[in-house]
Amino acid sequence: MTQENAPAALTAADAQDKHRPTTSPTSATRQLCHNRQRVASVANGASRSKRHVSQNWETSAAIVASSGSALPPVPPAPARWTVASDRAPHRGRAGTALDFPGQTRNNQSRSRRPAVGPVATGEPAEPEENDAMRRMKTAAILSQAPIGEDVEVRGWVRTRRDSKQGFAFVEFNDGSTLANLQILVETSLPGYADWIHHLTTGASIGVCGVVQASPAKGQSVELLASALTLYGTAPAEKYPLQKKQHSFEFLREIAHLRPRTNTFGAIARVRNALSAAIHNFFQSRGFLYVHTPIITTSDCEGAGQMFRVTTLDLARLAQLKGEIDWGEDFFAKPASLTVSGQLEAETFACALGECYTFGPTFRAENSNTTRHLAEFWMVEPEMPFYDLADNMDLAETFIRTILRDVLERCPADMEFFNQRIDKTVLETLRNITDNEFVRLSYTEAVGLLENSGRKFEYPVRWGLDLQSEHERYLTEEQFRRPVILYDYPRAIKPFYMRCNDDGKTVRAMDVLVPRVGEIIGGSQREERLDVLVARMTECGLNPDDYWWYVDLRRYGTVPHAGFGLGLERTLLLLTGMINIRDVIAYPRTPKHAEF
RNA sequence: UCCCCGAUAGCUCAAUGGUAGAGCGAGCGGCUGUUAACCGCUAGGUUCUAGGUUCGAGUCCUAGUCGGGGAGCCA
Repeated sequence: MTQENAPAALTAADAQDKHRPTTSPTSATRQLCHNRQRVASVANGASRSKRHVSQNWETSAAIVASSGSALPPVPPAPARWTVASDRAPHRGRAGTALDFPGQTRNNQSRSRRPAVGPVATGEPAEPEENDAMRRMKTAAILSQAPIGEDVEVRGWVRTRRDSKQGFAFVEFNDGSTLANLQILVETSLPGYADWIHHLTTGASIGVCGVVQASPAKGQSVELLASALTLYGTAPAEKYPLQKKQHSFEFLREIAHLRPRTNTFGAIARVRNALSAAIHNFFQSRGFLYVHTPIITTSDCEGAGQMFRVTTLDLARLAQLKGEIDWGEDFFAKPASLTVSGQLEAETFACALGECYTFGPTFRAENSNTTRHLAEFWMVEPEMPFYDLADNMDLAETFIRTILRDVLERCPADMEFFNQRIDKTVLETLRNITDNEFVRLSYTEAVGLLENSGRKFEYPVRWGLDLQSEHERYLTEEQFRRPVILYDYPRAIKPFYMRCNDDGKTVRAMDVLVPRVGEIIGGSQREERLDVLVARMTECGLNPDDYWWYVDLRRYGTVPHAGFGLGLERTLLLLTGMINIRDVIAYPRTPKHAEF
């Protein structure tokens, strides 16, 4: 925004008049107009209602285009109806199919790229003389409020409210922020009556116009449209998303459309911010980002179902009798999708220092809960010369830092979650970022639970793993904040965890948080060769199968530690969402891999 | 995988074994610098599937499918 364009003293009414486009029929018909109707019809197929759309668009395009071509060239006017048809005359540079009035040089090439369909002419148009329009996202418009500036936005209609006062209000969203941009569409735009009813929930549009102060409550600025392009319609009688709240169960069935809702847009932005915060945390501390393999022939936990990866013909194998010859398979031995990158990450940590992995992980367990996915994302840092205390320190700092970063970066989305999803989520998160975690040994926790006077459904006894109800009691009732439990019985933990001198426990640690439960699992690793080999045998594993992992203890072994953080569980904590299937784009769970 | 609950209009849900209903959404009209708008009218149903009981089943019984909650496995 510039001082010349928008004097601070200008009233809302003044601004509106000053920037109101020329709307007389004469000037309107002078606009060179292009029809994007083919874009719409390509995207929509050929149902009855869609044909209806096409007819209207062709009609309005034909009228305006013929008028425009019959008149002598005029300077670009503020109001122009941009539609493009492959049948419409393309005259001069303004006739280029995707020409928008007033594009800046900076984003010219990008703006002229067709979104869909065959309408591009390949003839890039030169920017016009008084080209002042620039492409902007809603987030920038709302935060910068560039009053008086000509801008262009592209996105989707959320709702429309018609007024008989000569305009309609279009709620517009381009995903850049939770808030919608209110667009004022005046009935004086060419062909208004023919196309306004196509601006329904879900329709994709581009709008050029001037940013102006809004005279009504609800928004500080709005966009007064001077030109509008319809990319694709979304017939209201068919489009599944309505101008109302939908249940998460229903939205899960249309997961390809749910990013268009407030909740799932906010989740996507928070997930993005969380991922960035995770990388920032490690990168700023000198951790190395390591890409560990997705396909593996080792079983990290020595337990748990894995997804088999094979190129063998399963249909043929099913008819054959006898043993499967794995030598015939792609890797010449059984291979699976990884359940953890930890073992591979250890090899890098024991060479290059602190490192971390961040990628998808797969578990073929038949889990049907709100906290389990068959495919999920996990962050696994691994640090040489760290003991369990160092590990717990890092995990605590890590969680508090990434939560704080997301709170800072996504205030609007987080406020939305607090208002509409879980009214306690902000309080819970601040409680986590502002307070130290409780640290409790497993033995202490068992004693505490035994003496709580509380009746649990499952027994509490040293040597048994803690149940969900026990963990929830600790985090939600006893301490009301995250709890790190450590030094678990060795019998209930995997082979790679370092054995304590008591002979009964291992240097494991779980970070438990209210409502979600275990969000981090980690340990100090067993770095002593003889102890590790003995433990593998004890767990029923053949050390020869892990020869490369055991080699780390043969050559220059070091004490080291690490942990794994479930990304989706962190998102549950962050957003207040209940079901883990709603914080990942396309959840994979037993019997479900649609999309 | 186990336990419990559910499936009725596009969505969310009502409906003693006896003619299928509402709100929201949609269409049409009215009103309005509107904003979860408001007011009126209209359309919209193989009551998840397959059997069974009954004069009669959305309702009762059996099996299956799908969804939700809890548990286990774990991140």
